[in-house]
Amino acid sequence: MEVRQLRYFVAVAEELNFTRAAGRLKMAQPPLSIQMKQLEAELGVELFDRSRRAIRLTDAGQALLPEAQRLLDQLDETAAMVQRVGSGAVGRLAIGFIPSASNSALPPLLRSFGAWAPHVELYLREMTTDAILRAVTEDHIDVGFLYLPVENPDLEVSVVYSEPLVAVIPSNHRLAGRSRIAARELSRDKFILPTRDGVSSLHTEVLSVCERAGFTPTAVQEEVWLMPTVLGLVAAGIGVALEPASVRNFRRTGVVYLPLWDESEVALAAVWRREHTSAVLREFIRVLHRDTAKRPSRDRLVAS
Amino acid sequence: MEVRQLRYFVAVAEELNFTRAAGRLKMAQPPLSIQMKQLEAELGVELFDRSRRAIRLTDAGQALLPEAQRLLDQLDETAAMVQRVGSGAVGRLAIGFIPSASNSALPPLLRSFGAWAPHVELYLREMTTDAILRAVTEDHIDVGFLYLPVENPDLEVSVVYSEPLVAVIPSNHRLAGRSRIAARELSRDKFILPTRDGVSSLHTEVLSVCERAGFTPTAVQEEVWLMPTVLGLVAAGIGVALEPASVRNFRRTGVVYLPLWDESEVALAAVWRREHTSAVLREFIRVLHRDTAKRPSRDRLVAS
DNA sequence: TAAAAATACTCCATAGGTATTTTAT
DNA sequence: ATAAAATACCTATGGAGTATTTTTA
Repeated sequence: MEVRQLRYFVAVAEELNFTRAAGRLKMAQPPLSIQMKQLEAELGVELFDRSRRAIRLTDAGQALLPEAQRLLDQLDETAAMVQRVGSGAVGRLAIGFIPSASNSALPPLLRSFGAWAPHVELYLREMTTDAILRAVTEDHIDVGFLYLPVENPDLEVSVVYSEPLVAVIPSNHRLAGRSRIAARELSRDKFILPTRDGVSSLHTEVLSVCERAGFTPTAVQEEVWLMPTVLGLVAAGIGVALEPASVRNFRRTGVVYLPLWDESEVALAAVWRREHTSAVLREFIRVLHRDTAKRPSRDRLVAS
Repeated sequence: MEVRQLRYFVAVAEELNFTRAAGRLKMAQPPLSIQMKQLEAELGVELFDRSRRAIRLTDAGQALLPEAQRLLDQLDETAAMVQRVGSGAVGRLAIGFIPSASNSALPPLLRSFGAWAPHVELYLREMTTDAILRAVTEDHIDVGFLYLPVENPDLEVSVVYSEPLVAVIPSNHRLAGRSRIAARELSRDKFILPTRDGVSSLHTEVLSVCERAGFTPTAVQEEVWLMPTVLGLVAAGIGVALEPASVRNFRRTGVVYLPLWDESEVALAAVWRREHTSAVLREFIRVLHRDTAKRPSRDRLVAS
C-alpha cells in the first residue's frame, strides 16, 4: 500500500468519478484506474462498485476511506512535527549558569529566545563553574554560562559581555565618599575573595588587579560564592571586595560601589560542545550571537 | 514521504547502521543511503548524525521514529481491516422475515452464519411479506425470508425448504382422533384464513388445496397473521386452519395437527437484490446454500 | 588500516502519458 | 449516442544494483 495509492483512492472516493478525480489529481484517467486496480489486487478486495455508470464505494471502500484520510493527515502532521523539531522550534534546552549570570545577561537572552521558540522547554540550573564545564562536556546540559577563561578545546565559547571590576565597600568606609578609587588604596583592607572553584577567572582577576597594584590582598573569608552573601559581609564591615560591575544591579543598603582606576576585565561567556547535534541549541546560539552583536555596550547591560 | 522511506528509516533508526539495516531490508547499502538522503531533503531536516563512525539519531530523527513505527502499524492494520470487511467477516446484515421463519429455518441458519462471521452485526426485523419485498428492493434490508412465489426479476430467490400444509383443528373436534384426514372432510367447517398480504403463497395455497378438494372455505376471520393467534382461535373452537407443517413446533394445548392426504406445498425462501454489493450478504448466501444443500429433509426441519 | 557511508554509473521496473476500445445509460 | 472506465502501448523517471571512493576511528 503506497501513499500515492491512498491519495488517489481518497480523490476517487470523494469524487465518485475516475475522470474528475484524475483531473483533481492533475493526471490522466488511465493510470489512475490502474493504480486503483493495483490497490484492490494488493488488498484482495473490491473497493469500487463499477457495475453501474456512476461508480460507488463497496463496504470495503467505505471502510477504507476514513482510514486513508486519517493516515494521510497523520503523515502530513508527522512531517510538520519533525520539521519543527529539526528547526529547533520545539524541543528542550538545558542551561547551566553561575549565579552572576542570572543578574545580567541571562534574563534578556532567555526572553529573546523564548519569543523566538515559545515551544522549547527550558531547564535552568544554577551551578558552579566546575559543574558547568563537567555537565557541558558530558552532555548533561546543552549550554553553560560562566566567567572566562575556558581552556577545553572541545567546547565552543562565545563572550556574552565583559565588564570591569568595581570595589564594593561599606558605606561608612573612609573611601565611601569618593567617586573612583585605585585598588592600591585598599591594600590595608581585608578582602572577601571569590571562590576559586573551577578555573573561574573572577578569583584570578581579583588577585591580578591587586598584584598589578602592588599588594597581595588579605583574605578575610574564602569560598564565598553568592553575591548577596558578599554584600552582606561588606555591609557588616567584615571586609571589602572586588566584583564584576554588574554587582551594581543589587541595590544593597550599607554598601557602595566604586569604579577603579585600575584596568580590569571579567568576561561572561556561553559555552557548548563543539560537536553538539541539538537543533534547539543551534538556534539558541543563533539568537545569542544576534543579541550580543546588537548590544555590546557594557554600560547598558550593567545598568539594565 | 513514501511508505518505503518510512520502512527504511525505521530499519536504519533501529539498527543505527546503514549496512546492517540494508541487510535486514534485503537490499544494498547505497540505495538505502540515497533514500534516507531524499527523506531528509524532503523534510528539510537532518535525521541522522553521521559525524561519527557510529551514526546516531538527531532530535528530529528521534521524533520521527515512534511516529513512523505507528504509521506503518496503522497502515498494516488498515489493510487487514479492509480485507476483513471485504471478505464479509465484519460488517452488518439486515434481515427481514415473516414470523413463521423464526420458528423454523432462521434460527439454525443464523447460528451457522454467526459461527462463521462472529463480528457481523445482525439486524433482525419481523415484517410482512409485502414489507420484506419493498425493503429488499429499496435496499433497506439485505435479505428477506418469506413464502414463495416472488415474481420480481431484480430479486434472487433461494428456497430454504418447502413443507406441506397440515390441518389445525380443536382437540375436541370430531376428526381430532384421526391420524390423517382429507381436506374435503373440513368442507363444512369454518376456516381461519391467513392474511393475503403481498403475494403470500400461503393464502393462495390454502385456497387451492380446498379448491382441488372441491369446496370453497368459509372464512370465519381474515387478516389473522400470527401463528399463536391462529392457534388460540382454533383452540377456542372458532374454526379450523391449514398451516405449514412447521406449525407443529408450537405445542399448543387444545389443538391437534393432522397431515393431509391432499397434495400441498409452501416454500420458504430467502430473497435478495440480484445486484447487491455487500460482501457480508455474499457470505451469508454462501452459508445459506451450504446449509440448505446439507439438510434438505423437510421432516428434520419440521421436527426440529 | 579497516569498517562504514557516500559517490558514480548502469539497468530496468513501473508510474504516467496517448490512443483506442468497451460498457452502460 | 454518449459519457466514462478499461485496455493497449509507449516513454522516461527513479529505485536498486555493482564498483569505487571518501571518511573516521
